[in-house]
Amino acid sequence: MPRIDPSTVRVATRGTSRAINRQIVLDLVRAHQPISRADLARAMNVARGAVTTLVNRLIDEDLLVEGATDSSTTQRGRKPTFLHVNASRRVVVAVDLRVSESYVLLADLMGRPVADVVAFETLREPRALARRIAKIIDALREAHAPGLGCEGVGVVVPGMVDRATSRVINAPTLGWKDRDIRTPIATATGLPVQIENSGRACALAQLWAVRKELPSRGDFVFVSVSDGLGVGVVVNGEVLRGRHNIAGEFGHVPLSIDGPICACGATGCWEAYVSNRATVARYLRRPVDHIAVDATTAPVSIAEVMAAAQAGDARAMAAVQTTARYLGLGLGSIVNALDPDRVYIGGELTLAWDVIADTVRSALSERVLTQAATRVELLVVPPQESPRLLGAAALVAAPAFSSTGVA
Amino acid sequence: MPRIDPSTVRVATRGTSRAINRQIVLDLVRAHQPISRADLARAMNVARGAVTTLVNRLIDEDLLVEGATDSSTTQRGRKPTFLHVNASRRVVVAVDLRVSESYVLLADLMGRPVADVVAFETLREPRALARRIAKIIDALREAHAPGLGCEGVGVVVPGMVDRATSRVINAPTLGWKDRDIRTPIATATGLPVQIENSGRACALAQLWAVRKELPSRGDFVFVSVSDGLGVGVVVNGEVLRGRHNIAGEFGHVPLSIDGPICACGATGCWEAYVSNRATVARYLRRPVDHIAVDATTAPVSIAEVMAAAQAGDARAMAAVQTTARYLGLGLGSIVNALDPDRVYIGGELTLAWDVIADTVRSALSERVLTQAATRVELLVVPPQESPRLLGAAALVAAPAFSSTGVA
DNA sequence: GTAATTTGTTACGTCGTTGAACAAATTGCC
DNA sequence: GGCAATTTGTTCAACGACGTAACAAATTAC
Repeated sequence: MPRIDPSTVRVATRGTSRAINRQIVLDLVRAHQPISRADLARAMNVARGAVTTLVNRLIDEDLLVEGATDSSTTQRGRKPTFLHVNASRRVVVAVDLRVSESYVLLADLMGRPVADVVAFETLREPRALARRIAKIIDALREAHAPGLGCEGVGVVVPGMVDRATSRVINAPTLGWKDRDIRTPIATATGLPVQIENSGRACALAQLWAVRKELPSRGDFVFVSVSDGLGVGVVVNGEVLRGRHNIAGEFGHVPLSIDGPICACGATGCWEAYVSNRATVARYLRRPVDHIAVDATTAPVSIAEVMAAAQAGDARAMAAVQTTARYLGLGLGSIVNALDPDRVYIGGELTLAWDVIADTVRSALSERVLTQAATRVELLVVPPQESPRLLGAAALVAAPAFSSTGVA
Repeated sequence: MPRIDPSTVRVATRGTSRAINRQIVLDLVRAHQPISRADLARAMNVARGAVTTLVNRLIDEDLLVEGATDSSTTQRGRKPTFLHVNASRRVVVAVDLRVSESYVLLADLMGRPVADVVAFETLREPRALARRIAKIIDALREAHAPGLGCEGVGVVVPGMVDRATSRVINAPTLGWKDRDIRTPIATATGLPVQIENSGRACALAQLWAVRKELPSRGDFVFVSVSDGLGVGVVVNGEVLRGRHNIAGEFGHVPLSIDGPICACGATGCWEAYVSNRATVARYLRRPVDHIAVDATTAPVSIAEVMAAAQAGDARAMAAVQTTARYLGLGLGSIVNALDPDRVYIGGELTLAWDVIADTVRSALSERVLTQAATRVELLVVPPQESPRLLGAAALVAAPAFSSTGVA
């Protein structure tokens, strides 16, 4: 009897090479489409014959499609046949659950929208919420994707999600503790449903995004500043999940353990200093608990404060700069802890990024240990790009492109 | 011309399966030796014939050796032939550089000591230090490993190390900034030299350690509390390095940005609350800067404070409990940020672990977000196991068992 | 002493990449 | 218009490596 658990060891079998290279082809086509078989062979440094076999099998599986031949190239010789991901064979649904208003997006398998975003009031009761979502999905599919299959529904929530059960463990801003929202949505829609924390989903979307410019190497972090503070960490090309799928909760790393009370119950969490609610409270010079959690139903919304700061209003500027400073200090903790290549920053705060960028970076420099690390790339993702919805779409679309268990 | 950099893509070639499985065999033998070919085949779920080929090739390469047949087993049938790592073909040297006293250990390729630890006074001048180390190494090799080759020298330092150049970027307790200590040691000894931060090296040693009991799955963190605070993070079976090889500096994540000044220049770093120096200062009721950096040349050493606390001395107990509480609060940040499976804790503080364990865990619970996460495993590594020296040894020994660039 | 059992080796089949040859398609040039 | 050059995509034999199964070796049970 073996003392070693065979399930923990993954050996290479006869089919492993094929599986690895199949995945690489799929990823390359997705990231660089349109692309020809010959280009793939060059990029992968394998014989063209191998690429032919791989590609034709993927075409048989309906994952890739051939497009037109390249008419633009000026070099002589036979024109290459372009390959594309077959993104329109199915659709995916992205749902962004937020405190007062939530959003639904219908997208193709590349995560590209196929219809406008639909907003609806967030219902706290899971069954009613699920019915509402299902109705919207049905209408969207009938209008914009009649007859097309649906890969599934990706839902992002501002809170922690248990990986094993997909239950929402704790979403303080929504008031949910240990709720199952997956089953209601799955039964109401009849579709597979993935639930994930919004920060991690945003990180996944960035990881998975098609970026022609960058080879997108290196570790990175996504910091989403909104009602709460969502953080997703990508290490070695994978989203960090941790033992209980709650890795990345930098929002509850303290700036000062003697600081203000946070929604999580602890004191001085970073989130308590930089959430939209904190910024609006600063602007209104009121205690935080007098401000609505989502900082929109308050007399002033976070968007208005950012606009005012942008326009030069001194009071708004002071509030925003204070938040910016705390944001930078907390980013320092992330940089010290993880030393990432780059940090993406999302949320309404980015609407006035040009007036706060210097404050953020100088606060960051105060706490970071080396000169090199202070020069970490800070990349802004504006709300218009709806990073959370893209993350929700990626939750469902990304697995559709990954063979089971390879790399 | 391909738009994709081929160097970033690693495809599977004809030899990839073999390379992967070769590495798995080597790792399994190292971790579970002695082990037979048949056991390997069962553990890996591959045919015995494949294992025969792999093992015999490794024996030809002198990496594995056959041992005796197992005479203990009671089952009937042919007795298995044991396989061992050929650990004695070469030796490795481990060096632990600390503030006042440093240590050298001669070990075999499994990281097992082959001679007693040699202590020497730390010299700050790199050349003199290198000469001193070289002399000790020569004596050790002549006495305990005559005629044997040496794989290299692993050096751990309490500070940040640049990966590309192996320069010590910043070791505040040693007073080193941007120093090259690798070249002097390499030229003085004529051996390959690896420099690494002590926290990361400790994590590597734990990752690489032979643990019959555990399959050692999951992510973990090593926290080494001494003059400073060294932290190493292991994610997905790899030590987290980050862009500049300075990932894991949780010691400089703040507990309170309004707290005491830290050696790094910032305020309220976790390290400033829990270093040995801070504990001794608390015991003596003196300002921290009146205490020697290494907390040994002071009127009272950290070991004495721990012993006094263990013995029931109220003043020592109070100081140690305060440190324990801060330790737990900081561990909370690590657990929130990374959600690891387990946390190893090293340093003199562990000498009184039984009296501080409850304090540490309850402080941890104050900040951690879920019940499940509060139950993270805390594993103590006592100073007698010299984790830093094992880490230094692993720096050189571990690469000797990894094929170039696989997994 | 023979049957049963386990280990380690060997031979053959299958899968997948390598490399080269070949057909197809297109441009440049006379 | 026609031929050479060039690039793309396919096909096929060769090689490497795992899977299966049969076999020899070694040991215990009965």
